[in-house]
Amino acid sequence: MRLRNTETNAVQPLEPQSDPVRLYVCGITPYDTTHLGHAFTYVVFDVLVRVLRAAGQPVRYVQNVTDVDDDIIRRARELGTTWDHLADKETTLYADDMAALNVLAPDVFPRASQTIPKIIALIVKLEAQGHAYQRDGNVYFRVGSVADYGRLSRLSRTEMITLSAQRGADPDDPRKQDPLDFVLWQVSALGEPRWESPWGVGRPGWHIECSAMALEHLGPQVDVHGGGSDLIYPHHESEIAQSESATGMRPFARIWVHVGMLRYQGEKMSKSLRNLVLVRDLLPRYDADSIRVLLLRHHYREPWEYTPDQLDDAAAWTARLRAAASRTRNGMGDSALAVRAALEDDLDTSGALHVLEEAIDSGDRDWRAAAELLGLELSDPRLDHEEMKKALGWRAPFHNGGGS
RNA sequence: GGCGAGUUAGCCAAGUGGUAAGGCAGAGGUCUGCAAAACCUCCAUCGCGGGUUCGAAUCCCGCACUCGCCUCCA
Repeated sequence: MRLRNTETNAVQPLEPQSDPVRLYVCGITPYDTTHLGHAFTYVVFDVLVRVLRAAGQPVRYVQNVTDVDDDIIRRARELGTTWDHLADKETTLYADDMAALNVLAPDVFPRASQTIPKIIALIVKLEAQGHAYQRDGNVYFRVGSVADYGRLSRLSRTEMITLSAQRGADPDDPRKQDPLDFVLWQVSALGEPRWESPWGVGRPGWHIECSAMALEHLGPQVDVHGGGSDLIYPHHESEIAQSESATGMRPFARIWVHVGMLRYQGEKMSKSLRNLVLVRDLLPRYDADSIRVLLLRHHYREPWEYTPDQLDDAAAWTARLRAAASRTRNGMGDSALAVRAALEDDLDTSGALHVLEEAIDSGDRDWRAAAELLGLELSDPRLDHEEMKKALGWRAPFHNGGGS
């Protein structure tokens, strides 16, 4: 497997190893999911996991849920509910949507709210090392304490400061020593989630939870760290600073994989713009295979624009593939090997689909295993939804009081 | 302003040095009582200008335009 590393901008080999590949993917902030952009990101990593495992490479896949967050608090207030109820509900919906898209569950699916002790311990450590400082119950990461903050996004420190000042970001916060310093821990306002800490009652900042969960579940270094390209700065930049400072080991991630943004109606599909196409609105009309084909027709690094007719197009193509699938045999024929080769070349999914298309045309029948690499079912017998979820490993982990 | 991605037929889209996959739409045809379906055929010289090369959509330089990120967002 070869993958493009955002940090080095080079295609880098992910060599086979006896230990599991440590994969960490930034998950959702559960207050408004799952739109097609989310699906794109997680289907891409699903294919990565499938290809690695099919090659006999064990994988330990961690995907977090950032369920303590300003947006959740705000949205819960708007809806007249509590942050934890909203997060639970949305996380379950997300897991349902992923299962419906035939996305394998991660091995560990940790929530920020259940990682608070680890987060606090990490901040304590950073503070003791001089990488963080406390002011009035808030704790900030001292960006000046690391030499190369900005190396992932390739923004120079000067540029970041200039930008930060231009946007009037936080130079007003007199507690910060540097405008770029970011929050590790903050005082909770009334009605916000709160935990006891050495700095008083508060809640974690945005970036620290990912460092804490990655370190807890995968150790001081990960092989592949993924997420949407909108997370490069500041989120992943800050994760690097926190994690490498705490462990003294670098690089924190050997390969950074970032998935391109999906546009809709001319703009980035995003929760704040409300131009969302939700997976659960598509599923009554399109099967999972068709939706996956739509997504996988695009290379993961490419930003692209969704239009409904593309989905119809993908559905028509998928129908042809399904018709041909009934005549396939299980096995790794030339076509299946070509699909695998395409996927191992920086996840060239559109190339892989092209191989399948040629297989159909030429009458090749030995490509069934290749469809599985892409997570395409291509069969009619649909499992009952709950069975499907169980089979894929999504077990509705967030229901304390029973229910689905 | 910085960084990054992109520009291939009406639309979507593949294609990293040897004279442009595929799909949708469209046109014509086979079949059919008519229609549908199915199948067959037709339909582009690759944003613009230079350069390298025997040869470039593919490499290099410049330009134009589109889009994304820049502490809300996969």
